[in-house]
Amino acid sequence: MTRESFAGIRQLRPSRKLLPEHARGHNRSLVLQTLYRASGKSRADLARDTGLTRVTISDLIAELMLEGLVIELGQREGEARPGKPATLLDLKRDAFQIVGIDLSAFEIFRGALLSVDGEVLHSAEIPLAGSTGADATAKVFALAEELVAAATSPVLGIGVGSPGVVALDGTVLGAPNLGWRHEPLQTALSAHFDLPAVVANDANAAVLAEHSFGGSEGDLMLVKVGHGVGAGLLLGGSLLHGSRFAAGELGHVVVGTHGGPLCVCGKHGCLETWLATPRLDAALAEARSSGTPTEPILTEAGRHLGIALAPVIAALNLPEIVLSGPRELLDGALTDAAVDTLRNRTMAEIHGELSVRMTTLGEDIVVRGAAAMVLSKQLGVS
Amino acid sequence: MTRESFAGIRQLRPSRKLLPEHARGHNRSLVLQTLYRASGKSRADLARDTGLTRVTISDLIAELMLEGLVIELGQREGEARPGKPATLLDLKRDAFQIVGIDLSAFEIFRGALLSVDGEVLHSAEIPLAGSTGADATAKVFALAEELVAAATSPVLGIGVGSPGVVALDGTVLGAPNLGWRHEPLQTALSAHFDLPAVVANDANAAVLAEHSFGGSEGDLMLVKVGHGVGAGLLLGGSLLHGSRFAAGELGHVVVGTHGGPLCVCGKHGCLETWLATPRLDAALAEARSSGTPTEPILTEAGRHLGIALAPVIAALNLPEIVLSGPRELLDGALTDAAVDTLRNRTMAEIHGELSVRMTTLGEDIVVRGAAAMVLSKQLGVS
DNA sequence: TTTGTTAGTACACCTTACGAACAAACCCTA
DNA sequence: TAGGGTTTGTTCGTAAGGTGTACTAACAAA
Repeated sequence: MTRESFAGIRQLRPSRKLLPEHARGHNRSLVLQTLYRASGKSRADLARDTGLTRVTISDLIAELMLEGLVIELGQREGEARPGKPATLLDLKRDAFQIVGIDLSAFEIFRGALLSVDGEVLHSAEIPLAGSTGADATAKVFALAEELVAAATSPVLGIGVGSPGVVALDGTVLGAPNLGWRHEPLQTALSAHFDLPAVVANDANAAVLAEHSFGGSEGDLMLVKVGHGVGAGLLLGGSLLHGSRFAAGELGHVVVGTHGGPLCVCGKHGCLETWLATPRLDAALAEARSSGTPTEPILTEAGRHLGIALAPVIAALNLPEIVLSGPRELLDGALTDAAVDTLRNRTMAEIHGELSVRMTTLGEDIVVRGAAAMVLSKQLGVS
Repeated sequence: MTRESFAGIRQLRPSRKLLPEHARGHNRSLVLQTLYRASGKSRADLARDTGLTRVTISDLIAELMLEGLVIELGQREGEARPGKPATLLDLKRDAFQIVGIDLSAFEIFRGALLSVDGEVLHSAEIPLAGSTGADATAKVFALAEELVAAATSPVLGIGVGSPGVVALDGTVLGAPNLGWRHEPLQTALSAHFDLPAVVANDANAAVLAEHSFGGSEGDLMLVKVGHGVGAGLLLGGSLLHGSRFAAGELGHVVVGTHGGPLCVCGKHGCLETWLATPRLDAALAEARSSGTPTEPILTEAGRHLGIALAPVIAALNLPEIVLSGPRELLDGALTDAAVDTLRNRTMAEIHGELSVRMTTLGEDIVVRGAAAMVLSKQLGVS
């Protein structure tokens, strides 16, 4: 159990010099962010919101208008106030569109063209048909090609949520289902389309979507249940990657002490054996055919989820858990049992303020998260 | 389970304006940090290490020398090299001393005067004698007074590691054993001594000590076993506080599904019931008096620790766990069982690179962590 | 018409970091 | 011993970023 035993990539120490131009970029993003969240603000409003002076705001806005990112909407109307009427501003929200791609669905790659606000403008998908390795990569490029071609405005960038372990530079270090090992997807996409690209883990993309478009605060865990089980963690507003970029890989944690079903990984009682959709569907089908009630199966699954999450929630003091996956499986007895289990296994100070719920973003959560990654990288907006 | 159900303090959104002077402060800390880790560097060396120019480094060094924080050691000798000989620099390590205080021990407050390098120069302690509330606060002040008086150089600040939940501003929101509720210790200490003060949770202080003085990297969990069980989490080099500053409160997570011993909190099978030292000591004493072997008790404790930690380690992709507490209890069968359990309950990709060990800092870990907090706050050094 | 308020801009100034150029101090070589 | 090369650290001037002050523009209320 030494740390040299794994030939992974070491994260770089981020502490570097800070120049005035970095401050400028930060303040620029601050202005964009403020406008992104609430349009129809004046320069003076922005000054009050950001703490920068009106002069600086004017300077930044002039720069952003020159780049075509911000437009003037005209003068504020309605309320009669003394003083010079304010000139309202907004992001030019149709200046760009974003390509978002989800590689985490079963046997299909899904993609969408999205607005800057994260609305899906156009969807596309391509069946995987068992492709792995270079074939799978080719399908990603084909899907991206179609979506880039469908854009009616310049494309701000291409975001991808991929299963497996993804490094900070967008290299898929390992994705067994797709047969990828050390696949430099982000670099390749960026070079091929001559566009900015971001590749990240699917659950990480999903948690960003929930934060950006689902109204969640900055401390949040998103548990994604599908063919496997994974999670994305947002702590203090920023993604947790983990020392080897494998944070959130909860599927193969053993739950309970009774043994449990055999998992593909060779262990017994992994969280996936209780929660992954193929297992759950099979158990439910069998119950239905034999006439036994189905609810205990969902309750048991939820209970195991709760057992696995309790130490994580306590250790991180997490206020919010969001579930993503088939609503008919997750939303109901399963969630109820998870909540109940969490209540029984954590202090009141922890579970008292805990919110556990389904995502409201549905199946688009990963493509929208991919778009959020592009927004964050290109504009500093989230 | 709504988030409004707890009348806690809400963390502020950190996104604020960034001014050139903030950049200056960052670069200043960068220089201090570089010198702190390796003395005997020249201005040109620092320029190479930080990426700043020699001009900027000279400017920053001049400022730091004016403040008495940095001194010139004279010219580099030894190796014969071409060029003008370098003037070596160092932190003036005896310019300041630091007061560190540990409120987490049983029935005693421990404190120390420390050097900038984190060495204990002088120790002091004061028995708690059952004091709580204002009496306990007074004992903290008395201990601080003694240590400040013992200083032979100006005191850089006072650091305190306190049990319980501590807000970012150093207010102890709740510490049952000391009878504190919303105790503004940091503000009070700072005002009374006219010195900078930092108050944080004891386990958080400990994890910072392990990082600063124990040689750990920036991803680390420190589990502190004493009268209770708590943890400090360092993720990506920065402390995790949690949405209500209760991160690391692992003691009252239920472990196992068999019920287990009754805990003071009313639940059965909390981690503390397996691991806290009073329980362990009692169980061991009983085993010894009845002639039964003691090792199974330690093994069982370690197993429960492993069960509780497995989901956390997997979710965070943590590479390192450090244990702090009585070595005779933790170091041996207990740790071995924990490691074994973790190996059986997580993927090889997770536990393969995991290191689990005792701290090397012993009983001084919290006071040294408190000193590290002062260093970090006042000099930006860690 | 006067007064007071708000929005946005012009201008001078401060801070910060940089690049160019240079002197000092050392090595090595002819 | 003289000179070329190298490294260190400083001086000088410049560019970028942000602020404070003072100004104009535009409005409401009296």
